[in-house]
Amino acid sequence: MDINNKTIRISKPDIFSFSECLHFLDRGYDDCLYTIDGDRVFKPLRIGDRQELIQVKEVDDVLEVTLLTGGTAKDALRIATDFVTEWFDLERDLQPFYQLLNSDDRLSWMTERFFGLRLMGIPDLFEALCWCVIGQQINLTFAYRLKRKLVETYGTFITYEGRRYYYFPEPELLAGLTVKELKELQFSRQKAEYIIGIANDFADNSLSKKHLANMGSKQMVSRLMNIRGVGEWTANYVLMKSLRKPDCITHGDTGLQTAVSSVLDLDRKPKRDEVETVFDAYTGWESYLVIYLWRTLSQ
DNA sequence: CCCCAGGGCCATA
DNA sequence: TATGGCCATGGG
Repeated sequence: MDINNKTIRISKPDIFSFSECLHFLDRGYDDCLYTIDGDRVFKPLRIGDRQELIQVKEVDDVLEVTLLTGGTAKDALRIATDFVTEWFDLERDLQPFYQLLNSDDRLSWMTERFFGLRLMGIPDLFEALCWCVIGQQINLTFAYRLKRKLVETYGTFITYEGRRYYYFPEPELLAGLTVKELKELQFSRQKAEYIIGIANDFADNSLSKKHLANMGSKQMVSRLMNIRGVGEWTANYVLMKSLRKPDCITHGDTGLQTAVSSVLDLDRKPKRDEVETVFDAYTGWESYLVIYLWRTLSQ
């Protein structure tokens, strides 16, 4: 329902908590691609060829999406709303997942403690892949710092009320960088090569989200793992966060292993098949279980 | 000083 | 197919 030409209100799904979603976005790291201010979040968004800034906040029992900038395009507000719907995964009915959790002795506590947490996505596939490469093997504090350097050096921004809001750099720009330039931002040589390679794939249109979305699951995984710098962990992370596939397990993930170790009450890193036993009953909801297990790491 | 962080590539056997 | 070194940096 359109309440004016700048703001639209969208209804929330049954199992939804805005504050749980914001907690994920603001769990102690300093993400440079959105800004949390109390009970609202600002997100810069490209709409058509324009750079806009949107705001999302909870008002009574609805979510309010506001286009803070120009937004002259007729369908700008609809595009912004579609983005928020995808970002917060609003169209998924979590009831079946909660039923599985509730019948799981080890994990049923999550449905109250983390009630309404949604799989916060990274709709931009290029950004998602770059973020994976950046985050590989290093601690998240350093990973967010690396991302910020990349974004603030090569990204564009919009200024609103005296503050800058950055957009992730365009692949065409990153494709032209040298390894040396990225190493100056403290990227390792491998990370620099991977980022530039992925940027080239997008710049010459040999890879796109639309292209990938038309494939079957196995084909998606093999196409992704064909990219230098993309292994099993990254492929699954990207399919979960960008393509919204429900059945992904980020094998090899140290955070997931820490969480599973705690669930199984082990004093060591779980083996692959031990991780899988936790997921056995969650066919079709593996991605959400990963999200909820990660959530246990940031109390 | 050590080890390891929300991995993946490459050389070697 | 399996294993080990390597990468960059910072926090414990």
